[in-house]
Amino acid sequence: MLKKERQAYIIQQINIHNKVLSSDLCVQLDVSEDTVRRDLQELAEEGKLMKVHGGALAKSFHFTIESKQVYSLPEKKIIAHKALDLIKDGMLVVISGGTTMRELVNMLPPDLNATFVTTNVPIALELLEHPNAEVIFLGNKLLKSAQMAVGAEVVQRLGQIKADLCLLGTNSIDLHLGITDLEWEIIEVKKAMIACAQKTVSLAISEKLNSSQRLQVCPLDQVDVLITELDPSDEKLAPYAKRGLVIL
Amino acid sequence: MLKKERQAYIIQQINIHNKVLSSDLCVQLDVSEDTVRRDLQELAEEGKLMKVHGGALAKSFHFTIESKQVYSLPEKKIIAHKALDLIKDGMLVVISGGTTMRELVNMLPPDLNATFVTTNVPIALELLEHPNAEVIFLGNKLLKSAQMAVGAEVVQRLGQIKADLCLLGTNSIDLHLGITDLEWEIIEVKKAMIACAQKTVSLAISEKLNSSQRLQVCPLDQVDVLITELDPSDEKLAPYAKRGLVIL
DNA sequence: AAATTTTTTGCGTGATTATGCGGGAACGCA
DNA sequence: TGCGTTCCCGCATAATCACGCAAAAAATTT
Repeated sequence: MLKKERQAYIIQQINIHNKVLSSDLCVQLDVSEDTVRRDLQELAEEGKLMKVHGGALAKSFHFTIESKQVYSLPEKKIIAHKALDLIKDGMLVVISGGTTMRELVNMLPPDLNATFVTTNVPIALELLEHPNAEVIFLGNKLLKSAQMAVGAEVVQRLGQIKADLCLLGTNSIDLHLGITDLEWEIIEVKKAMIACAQKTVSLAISEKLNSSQRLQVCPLDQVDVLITELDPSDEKLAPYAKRGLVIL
Repeated sequence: MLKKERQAYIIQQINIHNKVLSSDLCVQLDVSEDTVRRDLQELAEEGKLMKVHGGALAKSFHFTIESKQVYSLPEKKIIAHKALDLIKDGMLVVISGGTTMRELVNMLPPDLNATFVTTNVPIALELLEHPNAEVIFLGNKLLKSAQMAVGAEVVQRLGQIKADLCLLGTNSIDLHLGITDLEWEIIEVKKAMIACAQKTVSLAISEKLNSSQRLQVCPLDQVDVLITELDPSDEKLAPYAKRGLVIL
């Protein structure tokens, strides 16, 4: 087997699997590890792949996301924009946290006249910038990790509210497990938010579809609307539509 | 599974869920906790995430408030620094708003173990950055101009609290009129804050000495400590000392 | 075709890296 | 305060890498 052939094979494998292991290659190609390593090194110098300890990765395997800017901001803008249509003058809207929500709040039309209820500190601050929105913060003990108020007090006061809309930033949504999250205290609050609203909207970037975490917030049938950055006709969303959710 | 793959997976999870637990990751990735911890440490050093006890958080999750140009910042730093000595481990501290308070919260020693009660949104957000402080936000309707919660609900709940210390950002303080302010709803809350604390501390830059506004928060004899950027022996402060206030 | 040069390859050795484990310190929660 | 978890440190192990060298293969020249 010629050197060029070997390297072509390696590239091919990279294209198929996005990665190769030196140990695999030296078996498949029946050459020593050194040879494989030398090949990988050459290909890396030619910029055709990215060499790492133990093998190589496709060059597209770049995950250098600048952490300063919000992850997937364009997607989140799309989602936020779709959600705007649901908010009408005079509504009482319960709103959770997350960067998608911040985008949404940012885009609220200045002449909108609605009341927002939240337990999330950054969202509250953002809402305060809006000229007309009335903001109600249900406070209590604040949870550091989520920058939001949690606890029985909050749940109880949510119970006294009759909201038109619940906008739920969603960490994980799954066909079988519904919406799930990580921390018990957050779950409690989100449950209460859903319970007090006539209509529940889940906002999630498509990456979060079909993923789950430890604790269930609510089953899928308690969610009325699902908003992602995808086109509503996208096949990834079909199973959710079949379960009766309105897809935007 | 290659190391880089693992790290990419971790980054992806962080971006999707805003947080990861070491314990979850080591199951999902089928490696030891040490390996996960080492990965997290590396990624943290590269600034791609923020490591915390038990896992990691997305870096963008921490919203530091845009630090606008603060008026008279050096003076406010001096004041804040003096006030630090009053806060001791285990205390329950009621704290109002304002840029001086923001400075104060910023300077809190990281190992301080105290509970803070506030109704002011930016202060709450700043307090959340502190590693040990417990933060209680008394929420209700938010007043846009002051970015704080106001109303009967807040006043009532303040009444249920027995605080050790009340730190009061002060707009105007005068020998005869005591502390005064502009808006009725703010007055209400400040009154309640003073009433619930054993000891009231007024923080004011010297500019605000001997000035007054329309509505009285409290007479001077309800204030225990006055902190300005001036030397305690400064003659401008002598009349206040004579009225029984402790000057710092 | 033989000789020579160049390239490629495999191997040995020692360095480097990655990972898991044990024990003690530190932390966080009740 | 105690208890369980998480963290940190050093070490052992194994995999991977890097370098030099010499044999083999291929290419080139004579």
